[in-house]
This record gives sequence, C-alpha cells and structure tokens, in this order.
Amino acid sequence: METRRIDPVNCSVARALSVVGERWSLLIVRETLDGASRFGEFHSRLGIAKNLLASRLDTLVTAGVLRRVPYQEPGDRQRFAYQLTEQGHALRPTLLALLEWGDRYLADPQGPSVIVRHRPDDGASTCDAPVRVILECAAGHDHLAPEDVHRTPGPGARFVDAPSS
Amino acid sequence: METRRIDPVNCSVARALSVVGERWSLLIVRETLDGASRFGEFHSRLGIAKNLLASRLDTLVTAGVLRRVPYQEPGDRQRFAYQLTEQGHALRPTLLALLEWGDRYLADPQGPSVIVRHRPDDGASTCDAPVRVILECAAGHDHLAPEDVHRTPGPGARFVDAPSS
DNA sequence: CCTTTGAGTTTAGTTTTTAAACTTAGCCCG
DNA sequence: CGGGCTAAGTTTAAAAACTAAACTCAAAGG
Repeated sequence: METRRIDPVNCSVARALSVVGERWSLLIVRETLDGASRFGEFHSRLGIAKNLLASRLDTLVTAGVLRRVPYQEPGDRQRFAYQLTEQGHALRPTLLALLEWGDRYLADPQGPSVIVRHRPDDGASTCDAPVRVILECAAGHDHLAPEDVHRTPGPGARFVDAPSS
Repeated sequence: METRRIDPVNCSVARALSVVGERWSLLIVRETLDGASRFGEFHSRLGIAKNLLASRLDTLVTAGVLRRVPYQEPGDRQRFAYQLTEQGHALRPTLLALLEWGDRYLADPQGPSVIVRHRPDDGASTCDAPVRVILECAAGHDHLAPEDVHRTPGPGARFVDAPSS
C-alpha cells in the first residue's frame, strides 16, 4: 500500500529559495536595508567577489527583488544603483525571522548587534518599540507556537507516491 | 569626514545563514515538518546527493537544529533518524515567511501547494484557519508594514568606518 | 554462506565561488 | 587633444562545493 505526499519540488519555499537561497542573496537584500545601493558598497561591505556580485545583482533584478536605477553624481558620469522593489521589501519578515533565530540560538555574548524597531518612515510616530515576527491565524489567534501550525495541501498541490512504511 | 555603520559581518542574519543558508538546509528542515526523518527519505524526496546530505545532516545536528535518535524496525538492525529540536522548530516562522513570499511573487498558477493551518498537536482545537506571519512591536502595534520597521544598533553592535560619500 | 537493505563513504567529473588582474566609459586637468 | 582617475563591471585561473555513480558496511533472513 502506498500513501501520497505533497510533492516537495512543487513548493513555494523551494521556489523562493531558488531566488534568495544562495549564500549572498539575502545578505545583499539586508545591506539595502542599511542603505547600500551601489555596486562598490555591496562589494566592500560584504566582501563578495565582484563577478559573483554582478551575477547576483542581475539575478535579483531579473527576479524583481531589486530595481536598477540610473543616478549621476555631480562631476561624474551616469551610473546605476540598486534599490529594493516592493517585492524586495516583502522579504523583510523573512530577514527578521532569521535575525530572531540567530539572536536566540547563535547569540553574540554581547547581545544582538541589531534591533529592529517600529518607526514609520514619515517620522510622525514616536513608537520605537522592538519588532518581532509572530504567527497569527485568520481566526484571530496570535502568538501561535511553532508546533501548533500544520502544513496541509493547497489548490496547487501535486502529489507523489511514497511507500507507506 | 566619516560615518559609522553597523558591521555587516557581526550580524545574526549572517550567523543564521551560515547554518541554514546553504541550498539544502532549509529544505531538509521543511521535509522534517512533512514527516521525513530518515536518510533515505530526505534523499529520495529532495534528490540531494547522498554525500552532501550526510554532510548537511551532520552540520544541522552539530548546530543543534536536528537531533540524531536511534530507532529499530522489527527484524532490522538499529538505525538513526533525524528529528527537529526545539531550535529546529523555531525555524518555522522563517520557513513560513519564505513560503508566503514565494506564494505571493512566484506563485504557481494553480494556487499555493501548501497551506499552513492553526491546528494544535493535541487535536483538541477545531481551528483550522490559515496562518500568516505578521510583524508586531512590543508596544502592541501589529500588522506593521515592512517599510515601518528600522534597524538600529543593539548592545552587541560593532562598527566599521565608511566614507560618508 | 550468500543475499538483501538502509545508510552511509569514496571517487571522479562538473559547477560554483573566489581573488586578482584587466577593461570600459566618462570626467578632469594640463 | 592626451593621459590619469574612478566606479563598475568582465575575464581568467585556481579553489571549493556539488553531483552521480560505484562501493562499503553491518546486521537479518534464507
């Protein structure tokens, strides 16, 4: 007898990782959040090889995470900067989840090196409280424990046969 | 004149990625959430090369994400299975954030292949509502937009000098 | 004893990543 | 005009990571 499982290849996690699952992609995105936008900034901050950086930036632009925008410093020729798109900003929860995990389990003895705070870009709010990622269900339950969420097949699920073992 | 930035190398995101930032690590963790625990299950589900799988499992066990537990099928010798530790379960928000991102921007036309639902392990609850990752600050504001959170130096921050540009 | 089986290990070939040297395009200065 | 300067790449060669296939190993069963 056989049972059927969700095909592990047809999965948004796998597709997401095919874009941002390489060693440097998420670090490039993180640096844009700290103000980096130019080729040389990414290169010097991260220490990534230049050809690989060029290739990764291309990948991220093609995937829609970054946007390549021309800029011109006075007295210099036109160059290109790389900015987060809305799709790129949407990676922030992923980065914050990784940050929290790293802070909790791979902590620097001095404490976290970065604290993410609630601070609207308009500057109007004074709330500076630290921000966390939490799990919330559509019925309104929040702060769910990781063990209380389960993966179920969705409309796009493919199945593969597997020995019931 | 120079300005100072948070050292991008001394960062929990970078440390987290050094454990789970390789191509297969998060996929291995994901498979454990779908019930995989044995070497051959990871191998056949993911198609990862066996030597690399052995090496990744070692890395994840050493890092504390997986636990190696002996088991014995009747009429077979003792073997080892790999189970998530509490630290491994704590990666679930990261995986869910990636899943949501992939669903939103790299969607299968048929819809998501996986839906994560609120279902306590004790089976007592009937809540099956879909679960999402949201950002919440310590002051109680939730559903924060990605643009309204800012990275600030924490107690463990190191700084590097950078040209003010 | 001989075969089977799951869980690896070894080995050889391919791909990815690194590091360093090189190229390119425009501005500036003489 | 010509030569130097700079940021942003590209090229190249060597190192590291990954793949696939063959091999090993330890008990179990015939």
